[in-house]
Amino acid sequence: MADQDPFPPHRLFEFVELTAAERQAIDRLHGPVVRVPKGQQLRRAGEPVVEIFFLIEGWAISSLDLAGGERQIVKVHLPGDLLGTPSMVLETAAETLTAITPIKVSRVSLTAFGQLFHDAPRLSIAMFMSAQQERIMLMDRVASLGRSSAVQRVASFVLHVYDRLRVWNPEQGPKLYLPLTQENIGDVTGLTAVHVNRILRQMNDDGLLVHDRQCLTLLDIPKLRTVGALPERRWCQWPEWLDRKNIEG
Amino acid sequence: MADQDPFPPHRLFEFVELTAAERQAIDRLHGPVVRVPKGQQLRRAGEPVVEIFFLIEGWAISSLDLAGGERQIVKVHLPGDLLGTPSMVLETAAETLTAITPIKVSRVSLTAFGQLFHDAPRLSIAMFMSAQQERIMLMDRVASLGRSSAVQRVASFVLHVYDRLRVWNPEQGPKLYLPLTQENIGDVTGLTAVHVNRILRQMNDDGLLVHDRQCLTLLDIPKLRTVGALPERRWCQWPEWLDRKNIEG
DNA sequence: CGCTGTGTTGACAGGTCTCAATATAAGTGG
DNA sequence: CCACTTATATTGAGACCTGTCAACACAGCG
Repeated sequence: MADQDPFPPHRLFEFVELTAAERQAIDRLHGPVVRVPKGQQLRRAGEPVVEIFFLIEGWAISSLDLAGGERQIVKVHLPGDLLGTPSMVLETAAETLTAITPIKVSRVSLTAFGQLFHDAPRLSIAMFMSAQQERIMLMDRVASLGRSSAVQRVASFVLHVYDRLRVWNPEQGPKLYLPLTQENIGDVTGLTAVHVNRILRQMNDDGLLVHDRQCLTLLDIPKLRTVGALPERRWCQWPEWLDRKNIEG
Repeated sequence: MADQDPFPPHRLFEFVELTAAERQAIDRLHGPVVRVPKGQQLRRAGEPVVEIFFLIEGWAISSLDLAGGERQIVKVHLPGDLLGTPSMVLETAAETLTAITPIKVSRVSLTAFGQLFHDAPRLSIAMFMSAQQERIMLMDRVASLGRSSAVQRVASFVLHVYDRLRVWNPEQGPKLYLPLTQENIGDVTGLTAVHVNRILRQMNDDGLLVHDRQCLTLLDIPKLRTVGALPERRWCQWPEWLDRKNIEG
């Protein structure tokens, strides 16, 4: 690797301005960097949970498999995400982790992760906040899947991705790289690939978006928000109810 | 109140065996106990987040409202639940909290909650673990809503409630109190009340369950699990990867 | 160059929704 | 305790959205 700092900003930075010591504590988490080819699984549902993964580069997904063989993608991961954390509370993993582009990850042992709570208490807060954020995003997905049409689901999903990209890249324009096949989008939105195709065409005709190859262009974001029917979430950075005590790291 | 300890076991107890000091720290959270009549909202989506709630008695729901007016219940709360925590990371609340039976709650200020991280670091871990557990349950809901039929959704939902009740009450039999209307069940499963009615009748005819008034009887739990198509989650209590360091409170 | 994955389109079937009406239960006030 | 109102449950007919199956086009990749 040519670059000296190959790690993208960790999601924890979103809530806490980290000190140098805390950044070091996080860096100590990382095991060796592993390259994983597109399509390969990092971990299968049902396997024991011995480690989690930090996504350095590329896109990955967390998915659940139903007994009937159907697949539901529960999260699309971007660089900076921790993969596999929800299953830490389970005896065997709930989600399958799959690379959908070639990716680079670092393995994080659970013991190293657990030590973080000891080494950097303030990071515990950040991890707690990050988990709550994930809950909000899942709640939005639940609402979208349970109570909206195919067009609405696709609209709210692409906005979800767009909003996540903008958190770390304020320059992010309406044109974005989205390495998901139509089948992937179906697995996210609970639709079949065939119907996703029709919906994308329809949204194209309506001037909402264009999805060509792996390039997605949001043509009319305000209209997409209206269609998606979910409010844009405004995350609070460092709530004052945590600040008062000025908890030490 | 006649009883001296009106509080049900807090969800945090599920992951950490709490010390006396930690129990005290939790008890200090509680503001005065408030009774809320059935149907009343504790907090509406869009309002600023100034407090959360500890559910002492009765049933409540967290729901999201879509722009079109549709409602999706994202969580059915039992006594011992903390209500409203996900929105702690937002400027304005995402979920509306509603009592579906007469309930008793205690108000918990965010500042008091934030202090918990300072007073009892080990509780931070428990709160983190609890949040991951919520993520798993939401992921299961996402999979159920996105990739399964009406019968499957109802099956996995009633099993979800059954499993939650059994955590604190191992004696819990297949007959349980479920104060949800068919419209409520529809708001949980993403179906209309009319269709829920038909599905419940069909499941009754198939010998799966009986739902009369507020009493739900699971007639064939193994068959319900097969139909629901989701695995039963086995929560780990106190993972050894946290135990090694023996983090002090 | 052929193979495989992905995208595209059509016809049809099926599950769920909508609308409507009625029955039953629950709650309220006299 | 009864009369009235409201909420909830139940049932039917029809429409609509999405799924299924099938075939084919196109692109990426060996």
